[in-house]
Order: sequence, then C-alpha cells, then structure tokens
Amino acid sequence: MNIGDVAERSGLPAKTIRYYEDIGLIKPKRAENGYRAFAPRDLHILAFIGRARALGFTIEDCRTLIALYHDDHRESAQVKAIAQDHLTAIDQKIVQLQSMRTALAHLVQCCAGDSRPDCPILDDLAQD
Amino acid sequence: MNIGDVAERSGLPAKTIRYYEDIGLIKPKRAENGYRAFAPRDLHILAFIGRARALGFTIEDCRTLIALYHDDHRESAQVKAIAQDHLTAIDQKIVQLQSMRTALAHLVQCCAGDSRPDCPILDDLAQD
DNA sequence: CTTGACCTTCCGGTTACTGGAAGCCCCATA
DNA sequence: TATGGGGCTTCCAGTAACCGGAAGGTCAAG
Repeated sequence: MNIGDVAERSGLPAKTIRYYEDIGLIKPKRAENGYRAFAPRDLHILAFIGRARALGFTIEDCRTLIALYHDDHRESAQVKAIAQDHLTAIDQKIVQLQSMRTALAHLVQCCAGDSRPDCPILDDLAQD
Repeated sequence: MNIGDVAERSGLPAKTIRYYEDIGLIKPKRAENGYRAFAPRDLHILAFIGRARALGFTIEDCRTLIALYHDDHRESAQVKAIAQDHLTAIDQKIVQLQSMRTALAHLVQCCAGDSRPDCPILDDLAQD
C-alpha cells in the first residue's frame, strides 16, 4: 500500500504518517522506486495511534502503549497506570478550563457590547 | 525598576517578560548599563497580560486587548466579541475533554490493573 | 579585590504536526 | 512516443508560548 491509501484508511494525513515514521513509531519498508510500502501491520499501528491520540494520549504515551501492546509479558497495571495518569491530567485541565469559563462568562455578561468605550472586561484586566 | 522586581511584582518569570519585549508587547527603556528600566506603565501592562493569560487569552488576543485598552474610541462590542469567541473556544475544548474523559474513564475502570497481560485498554486501541 | 547575585544576549529545545518548494515516478491519453 | 496530471519523495521553515543554559557584563557588600 502507498501512503495515500494508508492515509485514507487510517484517517491520518499523509504528512502525519511521514512524521510518525520520522520519529520511529512505524517503520514501513520501501519499494524499489523509493515509495513507502505499508504492510497491514503498519496500518494497524497507525489506527492504534489514531485512537490513542483521539483519547488525548501524547505521542510518547503512544510509543509506550505500542511497546506494551507488543510485549507478551506486560502487566495490565502498566497500561492502567498510564491511562490513569492521563485521566488525572485531563481532569485537571477540565477544572482549569471551567474556572476560566466561569470568570470569563461573568465578564462577558457584564459587558454591554455596544458602541460605547466603557468595558468591564478591560476594567477587570486593568485592575490594580 | 529592574526585571527582577518587575518579575516579582507581576508574578511573571523574567524570561517571559523578556519574551514579551521581544514580541513587542512592552517597550521598556534601557538604563545606561544596558539593563531594562521598567516604568509603572510597563508593570501595568504586564499585570494586564498576566490576567488575560490566566483567562486563557492568546498572546495575539492580549495584543489586541491592550490596543483596545489604550484606544479612547474603542467600542465595548469589540472587546466583547473577542471575549465571546474565546468563551466559545473554551466551551468546545471542555466538551472535547469531557468526551475523552468519559471514554478513558470507562476503559480505566474496565482494566484490572494487575500482573496479567490482558488489558481492555489495549484491546480497545487495537480494535479492527 | 573578590564574591555572589543580578543582568545581558543568543541558541536550542519543547509538542505534534502543517505548508510549501523542488524534483522524481507512474499511468493514461493523443 | 511525448506529455500531462496526480502521487510520491526529501528538506526547510513555521506554529504557540515560552524554558533552560551558556558566556559574559554589572553592581553592591565585605
């Protein structure tokens, strides 16, 4: 399979797939003309990465998860620990965003949003 | 004031303050020895940026907000539009994170997290 | 006069790609 | 057989918002 087919099937842009090869996540063979020749295994890994990225895992997490996936002697606790850490990070981010959201929504609500210059949003940002 | 004082008073790292000068957010004068000499106005802008950043505004948003703040002929609608757009972006991010969180929490809950290799998390990522 | 804290600039690295340029390669059609 | 268009290649640069560190100037105290 050429990169275009793999892109379509995995849903990842060709650029991204090349990047993943660059950083060593996949190692597709090369055809004689220099084109990447993707095996089903490569496609499988790419789909794996796509799903892990959709869950917000970092590329380094993906690397580790793939290694664990290929490791017959893994312990599920290793996987769970990574996922749990990531879940905690997501929760922290949500809390942070919600606190921003609350403050910002209040300011937006206070602002008339008309043609006059008076603005509680700027007043708040410029407070002493 | 030297950069150290400004850093302490604004709560921003000195590195960050230098960066903000680099990108033209502030233009502190220089003392004869080459040190940055911050005026109260600079400190004020930095505090403004600090608060805007804490609300999640981008640097470019900050640049615009500062310009509006210094513009006597601004209309509060301009400010409100920026804030409203940002609020919408935050909301989208929260939704996205919550959907990740839901999926991930489910997987984490399904995983035994023991010494055996069987792992529903990896199974999910590797599904066909 | 030295020491240590502060300041300066400059360079590189971070995350996860994305865009674009220059240049092969392959297939179908004229 | 020539050619045209799409697909493929590599490489370089840019994104956001800084952070770390090196090499070196400055200042106040002892």
